[in-house]
Order: sequence, then C-alpha cells, then structure tokens
Amino acid sequence: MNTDAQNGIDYAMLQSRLGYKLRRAQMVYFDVFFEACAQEGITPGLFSILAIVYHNPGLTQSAVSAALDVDRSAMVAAIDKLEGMEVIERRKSKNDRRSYALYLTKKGKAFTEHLNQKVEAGEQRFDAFMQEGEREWLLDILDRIIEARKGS
Amino acid sequence: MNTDAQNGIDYAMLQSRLGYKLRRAQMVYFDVFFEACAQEGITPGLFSILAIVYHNPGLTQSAVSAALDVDRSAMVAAIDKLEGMEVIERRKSKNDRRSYALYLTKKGKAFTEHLNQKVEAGEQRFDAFMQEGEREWLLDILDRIIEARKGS
DNA sequence: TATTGTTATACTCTATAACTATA
DNA sequence: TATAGTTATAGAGTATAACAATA
Repeated sequence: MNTDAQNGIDYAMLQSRLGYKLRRAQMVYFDVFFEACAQEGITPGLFSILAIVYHNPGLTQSAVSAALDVDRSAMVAAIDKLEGMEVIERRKSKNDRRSYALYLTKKGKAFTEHLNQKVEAGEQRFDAFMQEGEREWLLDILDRIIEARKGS
Repeated sequence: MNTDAQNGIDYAMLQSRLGYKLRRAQMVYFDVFFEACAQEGITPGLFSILAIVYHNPGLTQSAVSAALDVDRSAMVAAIDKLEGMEVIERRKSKNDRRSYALYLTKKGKAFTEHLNQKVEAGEQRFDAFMQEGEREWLLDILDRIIEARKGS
C-alpha cells in the first residue's frame, strides 16, 4: 500500500499525506501545461501574464505582478519578452505618466486563445480516469480547500 | 464566478483549469508543511529525505536522490546539513567502498516522528471542510491521476 | 512622501560536467 | 568501462534595495 512498486522504496510517511498527493497530482497537470507552453515557445509564468491581461486589458505592470503574487521587478524582463514576441504591448498611461497600460495585440489574443485550447485539450486526457460528475466534485472540494486558507 | 472578489481581477482562463486549482490547493497544504518544517529548523526537501531514510534505512545517497527525483549532486549539501543536525549519519558501506549507507540517528528518528505528527496535525485542520468519506475519495482520485501519467 | 518602472544584486534550487576512488 | 560521492559552475526563478520620473 505504502510501497512504490517501481523501485521497492517505502514512501509511507509521504504517501499518506494529502499534501504530498496533491503535489504529485499537480505535477502531472503541470507537465501538460509546461509542455503545451514549451511547444509555443513560452513558459507557464508568461502564459499566466497573458491570461490575466487577456481578461483584464489596461492593467499596469504592478497590478499584474500583484495579481500573480510576484515582485514588480520580475515583470520587466517578462513583459520585455512578451513585447518581443509581439503578443503584448505597453501603452503610455494617460492619467499616470509613470505607468504603462498593458494590452494584448491581435496576434497576442489569438496566441493566448490557441494556447488555452491546447492546455485544455491536454488536461482532458485525464478526464478518462474520472467517473461521471467526479471532475465537478473535485473542483468543488479544491475550492473549499483554497477558501479554507483565507480563514486562517 | 471567475472573478476574485479580493482584487476585482478576472482570473477566468486560470480559474477554470483543473491544473491551476490543484496548484492553488497544493500551495495551501504546502504552506502548512513549510511552516511546520520551518519551526523545526528544516526545509520540506530535507524532511523528504528524512522520511525516505526513516522507512528505508541503509539506502545510498544516489538511491535517495533517485527516489526523490533530484540530482545526486544536490544530496551532498543536504546530507551535510542533516549530519550537522545529528539526525542522519553516513556509514561506510561494507560491500561497496565508494558509497555510504544512510541511517537516522536515535535523535533523527524521534525528530522525524515529531515532525510527521506536526504536519499531520496541521493538515487535519482542512478535514473540517470535507464531508464524511470525501478525504478517502480525494486520495483515491489523486492516485488515479498520478497513475494516469505513467501510461503516457 | 509615496509609487511606477527599472537596474543591479543576491539567494535558492537545480542541473551539468568533470574529477577521484572505487568497482 | 561504469558508478558513488564530490566539487565547481551555470542557469532559472525570485526577492531586496536603490534610483529617476512622476504623483
């Protein structure tokens, strides 16, 4: 039960842990995500930026970094790269001349939608291992766990 | 639904993704794990080593690195640190003089058990957000996802 | 004074390559 | 020749601190 059949090593103290299994399962999905991104010459972190700007055009760099919980300084190289790929653009803000408003280019919108569909298709592979309704149940219980943190 | 009430930013393309929710939920549990480890002056990575050696005394450094899927070279500093804490010890292997056999010290066993209980207690906080039997079902579905990768 | 974007810097984690001593 | 442990090194990823322009 607690033994991994592949190498005969006993993972007992890790296997029984829900956090450990969540991590392993998340890694399975991350591999799909990473691979889909890699095929399009991007990283998961950069896709996250595109996804945020796609649904929230006009955000500043700082707002995006806050939304993704990374430091402002990390955004500079990231936006530079996305701008180099011509999928995002910095527009000088009118109200506040210190900041840029971020927008996806036409190419960027199509790129983001294409990548999103690709990841979605990749994830669907695992639906075969779930019974009817289990996916919704899983999403629901994960939501409860995520919400549970907030009341800490 | 797809909007985070906290900052008014629309995470739609990420929120709908099962992989993203798995990551968020995993981070909730990881915070508990990390905090419990930090209070004992250790890291999650080092605890994983202790957990493996606890259940598999006598493994070589290379075997542990393979079990945890990290490079051999990363083990050196890690075992150095655990040895410095007097929770693990390298014993010269008799059969193969190139390698060490790893064992927990008496202190190391107690330390590992204590830490394990601490993490377990921390995780139990989230059981309140699950119905009867849901935890077992969740472990089961996560196992199916983890196993699904192998047949890729 | 505070904030935006930026740069320089450092720190962690991990991977690669090369070395030594064994096998 | 291949493997175990080691070392040096380099690459991500991310955080901190400081600066100029602007608020």
